[in-house]
Amino acid sequence: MSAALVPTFAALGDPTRWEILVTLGEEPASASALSERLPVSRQAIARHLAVLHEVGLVEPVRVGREVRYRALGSRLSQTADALAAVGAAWERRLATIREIAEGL
Amino acid sequence: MSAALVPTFAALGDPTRWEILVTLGEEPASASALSERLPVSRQAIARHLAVLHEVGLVEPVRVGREVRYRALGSRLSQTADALAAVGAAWERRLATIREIAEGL
DNA sequence: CTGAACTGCAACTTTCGTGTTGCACCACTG
DNA sequence: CAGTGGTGCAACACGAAAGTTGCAGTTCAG
Repeated sequence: MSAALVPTFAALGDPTRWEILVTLGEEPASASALSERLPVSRQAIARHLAVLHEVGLVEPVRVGREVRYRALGSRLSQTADALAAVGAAWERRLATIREIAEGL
Repeated sequence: MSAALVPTFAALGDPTRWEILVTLGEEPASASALSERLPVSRQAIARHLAVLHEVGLVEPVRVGREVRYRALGSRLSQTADALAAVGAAWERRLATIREIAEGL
């Protein structure tokens, strides 16, 4: 469960990939279209899209001879929920430790 | 705002760093103590802790001659909220596009 | 005061990721 | 049926990150 989060964070941790995601969040686009907006080659973007697809943050849709990608907000929200759960667990744990410390 | 998220994701994207965080989430510990639990040298862990501290996911606490680190769940929850907001925006955007498409 | 434990800094190696260029293949257009 | 625009794969270069070892500096214990 939480172990599967790491590759997702690694995918989100690259600035170029984040820009791609933000752009796709506004409107679905192909790798070629993205390469005209961003200062990177099409092949580099295609590779980024493959990484994003592996962790389920993006989905390819064939439209004629081009492949458009759209950002999956649901997957992002799901990741956010998992993160929030972990954060809450840490805070709870810390609160318990404090109670024990005060009890001494 | 969201741009500052990227370094945080990069920090969370490393498996070793994630293990460190999980361990600290259970109980605060020093770099030396962590190096005995994890299969990495103390210096490597110290460097990871510095990275985690830079993005505010961890906090150092001096206890005598040792420096213990504790995981900050609040920072994690904050990141989760920002993520959820972005995900919701994408879904909303996509819903709008669909409405327009249906309207044609 | 001697020693042990913990931390911090530095140099070095090695692996991995990002980005590039080049070429081949496929699908739509005229 | 050419030709163009889009995609995919492969090889290569470069820089950053992760890990290691070694050494110096501190602070607590005996």
